[in-house]
Amino acid sequence: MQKEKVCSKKKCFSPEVIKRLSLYLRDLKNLQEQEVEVISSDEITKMLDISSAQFRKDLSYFGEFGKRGVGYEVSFLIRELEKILGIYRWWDIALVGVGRLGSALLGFSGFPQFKLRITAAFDNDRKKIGKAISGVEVKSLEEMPAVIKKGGIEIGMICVPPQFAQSIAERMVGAGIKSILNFAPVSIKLPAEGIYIANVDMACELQTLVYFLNRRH
Amino acid sequence: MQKEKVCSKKKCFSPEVIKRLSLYLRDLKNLQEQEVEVISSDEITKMLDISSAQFRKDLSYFGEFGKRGVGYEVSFLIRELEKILGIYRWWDIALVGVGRLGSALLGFSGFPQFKLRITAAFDNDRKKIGKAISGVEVKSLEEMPAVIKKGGIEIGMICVPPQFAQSIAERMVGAGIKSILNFAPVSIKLPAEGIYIANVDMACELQTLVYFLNRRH
DNA sequence: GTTTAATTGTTACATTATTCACAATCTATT
DNA sequence: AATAGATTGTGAATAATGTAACAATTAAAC
Ligand SMILES: NC(=O)c1ccc[n+]([C@@H]2O[C@H](COP(=O)([O-])OP(=O)(O)OC[C@H]3O[C@@H](n4cnc5c(N)ncnc54)[C@H](O)[C@@H]3O)[C@@H](O)[C@H]2O)c1
Ligand SMILES: NC(=O)c1ccc[n+]([C@@H]2O[C@H](COP(=O)([O-])OP(=O)(O)OC[C@H]3O[C@@H](n4cnc5c(N)ncnc54)[C@H](O)[C@@H]3O)[C@@H](O)[C@H]2O)c1
Repeated sequence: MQKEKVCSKKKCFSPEVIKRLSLYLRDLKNLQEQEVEVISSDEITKMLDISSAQFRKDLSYFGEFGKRGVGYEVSFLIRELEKILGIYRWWDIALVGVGRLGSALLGFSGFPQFKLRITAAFDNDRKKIGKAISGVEVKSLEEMPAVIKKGGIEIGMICVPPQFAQSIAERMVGAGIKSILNFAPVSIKLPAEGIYIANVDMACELQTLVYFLNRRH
Repeated sequence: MQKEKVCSKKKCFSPEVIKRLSLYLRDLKNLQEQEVEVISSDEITKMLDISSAQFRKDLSYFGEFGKRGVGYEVSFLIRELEKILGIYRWWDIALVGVGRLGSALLGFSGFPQFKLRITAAFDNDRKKIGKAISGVEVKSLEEMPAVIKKGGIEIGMICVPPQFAQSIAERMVGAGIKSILNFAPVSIKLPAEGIYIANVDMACELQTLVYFLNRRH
């Protein structure tokens, strides 16, 4: 993800704020399932590793959502966060690389809750093209531009081996994709201005754990 | 990951430094494959979205690894980073939840490069127990404590549905696990002091992309 | 209706992280 | 061996981020 500041009606803030907001939303939804109706900033941040002041400040960039002396009404705050984050309509995703990880993501049940859905999947393996995985038909790369344009798809997911990731990113952007979640462990050069790219590198995450394990002694 | 500062011989720094070091290492290895022998801080950081000063400062917490006027010898820097990050021996991982994501991770080829390997996998589904996935035999949860203790495994990966994640985390720690990479989209309360936990929440990553997509207009 | 206890929203402050800027050092060239 | 050009390593300056503290507000108790 790029690091530039971001501005709302109220002030400028870092993209980290958005990541935390979506964590709050996730936990609020879990609370709602447990039929919690009102929660204080103190209680909700106990679960996360975040201070209650941080929580209140994050929200303050967008408005006032709590009641002093009382706390936050869970269902109201969920609705407001959904508005802030843009969860008022479905966001379609195009996935490239229907291998082990790509297939897992196609079957991931955590997306719909946030109005995210993978509606198109592409691969260059003839054996996979035409098959449906979790209800999504795998198409050839040649069909990608048309499908992305027709569906107005703006989000792409890269699940191809690292050596192909850069070229797939470029083809995605060429087809109209505006933001990319990349799972291949390589740095991708943004092929155009105004394209957002976020990377998930699992080995790097583990590396950090290893470092801390290692220095305990 | 916890946010506490960390100290080396030289100074204190944030855990973010470690995450960046492992990104540098990843890209250095790619450069090595392309037979690049020497690289400057300017060049290597062009690929990543990081300033060259940041790169040099990150390294400076651990020593001097470059040659002024010249740059960094790729193979030497790789070896030094590996030492810093603890990649001098194999780190074994125990995975719980051999479903779609768990199976993908078992087959992930990006781990060995960093001396990470999943050596044990557990599930509570009778149909899965006994089968081997990517060469790792799936065992029952009951066997977990013994296997983790016998193998001296210190890293755990949680790939079970969210509602079971907390209890699996507790059982892992009970069995001797010291750090956890959690893929379930829930906040896990650390069951003991000195346990490191890192979370990968893919929906949250996408959420951030959606926010930025949404506010372009 | 006043008091009390709770909890927000926000300003001021403290801490942390990043960038700047340049002396130090290296290599190649003349 | 002196000079020029490149690039590191790092303390100081700047910017960003997080925390603390408290006035403002609410609801419930009396
Ligand atoms: N498996 C995991 O758990 C895991 C974890 C983290 C990261 N990753 C990364 O995700 C990517 C995919 O990993 P995987 O384990 O699913 O690999 P995989 O080999 O199982 O799947 C890769 C898929 O991409 C397809 N493909 C290859 N080149 C292509 C191209 N040019 N265009 C379109 N499709 C193409 C292949 O046909 C295959 O279906 C890799 O970059 C890997 O490093 C995987
Ligand atoms: N599929 C994905 O791409 C994806 C992406 C991000 C996060 N996740 C998260 O990863 C986790 C697993 O997702 P999945 O799609 O692989 O689900 P899945 O249903 O395919 O697999 C879950 C596995 O966990 C096992 N399991 C369930 N309860 C267990 C228990 N108490 N002890 C041991 N094993 C147990 C099941 O038998 C199954 O094999 C979920 O929390 C999910 O939200 C998945």
